[in-house]
Amino acid sequence: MSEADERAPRRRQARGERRITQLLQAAATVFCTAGYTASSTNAIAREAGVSPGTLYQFFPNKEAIAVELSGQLLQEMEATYGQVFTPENARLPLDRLIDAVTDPFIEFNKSNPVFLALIKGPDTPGKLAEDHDVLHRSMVDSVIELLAVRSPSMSPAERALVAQMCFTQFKAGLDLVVQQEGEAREPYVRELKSLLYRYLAPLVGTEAVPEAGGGDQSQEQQDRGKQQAKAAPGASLGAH
Amino acid sequence: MSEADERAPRRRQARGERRITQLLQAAATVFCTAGYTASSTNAIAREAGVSPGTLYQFFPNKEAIAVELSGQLLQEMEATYGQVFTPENARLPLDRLIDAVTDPFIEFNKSNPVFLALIKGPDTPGKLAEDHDVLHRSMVDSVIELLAVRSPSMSPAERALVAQMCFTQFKAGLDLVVQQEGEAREPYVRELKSLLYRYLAPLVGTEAVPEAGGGDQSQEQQDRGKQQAKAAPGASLGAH
Amino acid sequence: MSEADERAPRRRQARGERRITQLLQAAATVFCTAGYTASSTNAIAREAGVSPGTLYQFFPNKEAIAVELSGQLLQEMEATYGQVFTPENARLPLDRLIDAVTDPFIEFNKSNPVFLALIKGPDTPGKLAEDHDVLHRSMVDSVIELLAVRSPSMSPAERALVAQMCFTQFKAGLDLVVQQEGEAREPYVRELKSLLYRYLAPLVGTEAVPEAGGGDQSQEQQDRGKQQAKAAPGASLGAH
Amino acid sequence: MSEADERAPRRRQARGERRITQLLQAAATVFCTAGYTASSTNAIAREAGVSPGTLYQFFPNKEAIAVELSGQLLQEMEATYGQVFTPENARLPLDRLIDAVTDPFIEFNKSNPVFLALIKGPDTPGKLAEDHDVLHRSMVDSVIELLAVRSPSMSPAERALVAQMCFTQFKAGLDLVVQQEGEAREPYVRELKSLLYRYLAPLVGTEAVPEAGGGDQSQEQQDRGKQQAKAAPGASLGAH
DNA sequence: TATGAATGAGTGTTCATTCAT
DNA sequence: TATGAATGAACACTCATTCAT
Repeated sequence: MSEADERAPRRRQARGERRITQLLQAAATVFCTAGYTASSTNAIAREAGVSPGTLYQFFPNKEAIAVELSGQLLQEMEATYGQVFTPENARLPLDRLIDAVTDPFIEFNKSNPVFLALIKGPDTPGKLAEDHDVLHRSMVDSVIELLAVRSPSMSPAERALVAQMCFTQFKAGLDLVVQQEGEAREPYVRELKSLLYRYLAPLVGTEAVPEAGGGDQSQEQQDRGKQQAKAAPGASLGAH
Repeated sequence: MSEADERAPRRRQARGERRITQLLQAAATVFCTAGYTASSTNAIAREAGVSPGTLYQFFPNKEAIAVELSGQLLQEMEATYGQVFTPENARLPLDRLIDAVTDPFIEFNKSNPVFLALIKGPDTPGKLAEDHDVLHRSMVDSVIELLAVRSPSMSPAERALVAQMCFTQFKAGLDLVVQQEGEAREPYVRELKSLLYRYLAPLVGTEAVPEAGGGDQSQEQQDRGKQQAKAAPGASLGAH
Repeated sequence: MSEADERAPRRRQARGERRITQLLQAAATVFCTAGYTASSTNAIAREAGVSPGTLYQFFPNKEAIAVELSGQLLQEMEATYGQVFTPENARLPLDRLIDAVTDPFIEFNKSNPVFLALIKGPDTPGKLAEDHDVLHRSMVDSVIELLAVRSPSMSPAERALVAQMCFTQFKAGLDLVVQQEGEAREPYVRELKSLLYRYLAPLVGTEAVPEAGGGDQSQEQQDRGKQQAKAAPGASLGAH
Repeated sequence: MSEADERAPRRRQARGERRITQLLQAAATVFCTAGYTASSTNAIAREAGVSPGTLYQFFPNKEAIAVELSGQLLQEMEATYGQVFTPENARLPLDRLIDAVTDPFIEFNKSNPVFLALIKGPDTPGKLAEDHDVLHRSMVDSVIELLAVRSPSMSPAERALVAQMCFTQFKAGLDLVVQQEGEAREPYVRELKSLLYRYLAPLVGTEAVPEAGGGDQSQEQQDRGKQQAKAAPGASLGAH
């Protein structure tokens, strides 16, 4: 009896998880086809082959679906490509760092185009706090950590600023990339990486950063300072 | 008699044009509040204080409103800030060129925040061709012309690529800027300009470009070539 | 002065008549294209190149347009084909009588296809009293007169019944005819005439009817009675 | 368990089918009151006492309602009066054939006046293909089959022509009949039957047609040929 | 748990008609 | 006389969400 009591709920939970997966896949399809704002819960339920009522047993509204989908996507991405925002990556030469971070997202977006739809969020302003901001915030935070590892001397405020810029530009660039068809995408990818490289070079240096062991940290800082000066002399011109 | 025949119709049009202005203002408000996709024609009419039928006497649908509004905004911006994409601006030092182009848009967007909503367009994928593409395309084209003046040696394909990147990044950056409140915006503006500067420096040089007058045009080209090489050595690193 | 007083109104009336003609032509076009029920006054005004307000200065509503159009059409048809429902025609041999009455309408409908739309009326039941019934009633009355001339012995009630049947069937047959394209119409016309012929033959006789001069009217009646018996022996079978 | 799985969905359908019946009845009422073209889906929903959304869960649009209603009506008619277009009926004496076919329709239309509204269809020209054409075409086809049984020597083209004429005339006659009130209808019914009788007599003969069993079919054909010649000598007069 | 029926305010759009000019 | 702007209820149809089963 007690066994049955335990098993039944588990079965139900298992079924529930399957339903949720089903619904999230359907939501991904619909979001991609129609855009987030224009997607309807009825359409998602239909796509999932379940009734509207069933959908509302797992999600209280459309936003919750987007939030959950974002979480699942992020999780899936990590499972597929391993941790992207690792300290090891943070210390790579800049070009390799950019590859290490952007390639997985670009690749991932090819098989899960809903990823872009979610990080872009709805065109409705103000309403974005609840919803796709989960994804947004977590990714910006990851970039901030990356910066903290690579450039510990940078102020938290500047880190936040730079991280937001990076993520925003990557998002916009990815959007531009996926608007291209087939082979036309590659030049856009390269251009996006160039942009990030040139933007970051004077801020975080171009060369690999050795792990901050015992001593001599100041020297590393100095080195990187030089790199920066060399890498982008334009950065010393006024505001630029 | 013939005078009256001519005057009478104009009076009607005057009232009509007043309504159109009213409706466009209402549309601007609604687009900003709700986003383009979620804005309804009925909401616009309500905001304008007219009946739905009245709206449809002047605009056949929502897209037409967006198109007209885009046109009016561009016109208004030009009236306020003058032509922005001029050959003279194209030949300025890069930092001043960027100021000359971005400042009016940023400034203008402060009093007309619908501008951003329009260039962002609906979040519906694929459907963007008809309406806000007017704005989009015209601005990208303007950037292409700017590049053509400043860097005639650049291939058309590259010009298109770079112009799209610039516009896309500016759009995204502006979005980021307006998400900030009050004084917090300024650092974002500066960062956006830095980004554009560093991105463009190796492509179009940082210094003023003399007008291609009588002699020695090839020499000027050479000079800029040198600038570029000096400005961003990182550009020679692999794909970056 | 008194001249001016007289001329001005006349000019206005002349203009008015022109406007009315213009509007009626437009209405004819629209009725034919969209059907009566689906035709809108705005569409008629647009087709006529005038404003909705102008239309309502001449017609209080859509029905009034249909009524007036019916009148004009009837008038025009008479002007074109002469009086169709004449006592002379009534006395022709039946086949020639049918030709004399139906051919003008069929011909006329080729150049004025709105004719059919009007005699068919809207598919809305009950509302037809005011509107196209003018045309309908006047035509049924004409058929009744024809019968009265040709078969004075027929009771008024029977005349009414037969006239209505004739007109109804002609209307329906004409509808069938115009649904055919080009040369396919001719067989339908012939079939329609056959139908009318066979229907009427036992009722009004097939041969010419001499004018009812002084004497011998009863003889004529007898003759026609014989014709009928010969023409359609089936008519004596029960209800048929 | 599997039983419950099967029963549950059926219960839902039961409620749904009740609603469908309700909606179709409401549609019948509205079509009769307002005519097909002027009937609105909202009005049907209102008449059925449900919300517009409910209607659209069962029917995608107005036409679908008409189609379904047509189907139900034909089915109901068959359930009430049995098959009407049977080979047995086709071989009856003409007067009894006409009774056998027309009486059920006339009778049925008394309790289901929407039947006429549906076979009349919208007054919009050209647009009639989709919806009520189901009814129209199926009935014309039935008449064609009747003719095929009764007069196998008739060419397919002629059968089609005659069937269309019969159906058209019956439709128009029925319309005329229902415009009359109470007892006034009977004479119109008789007149309509006379008309059909006289029209068809020379084409399909007036007498019963024995089934084409073993021998001597050609003789039967001959007999009917004679009947025809005798029945309507007018048929040999020119076009008539 | 899952269904699918139900809702009712919402969408974009049209209409016959009126009214100020 | 004629305009064209204005109306507001109506249209066909959709939506996120709820509820009885």
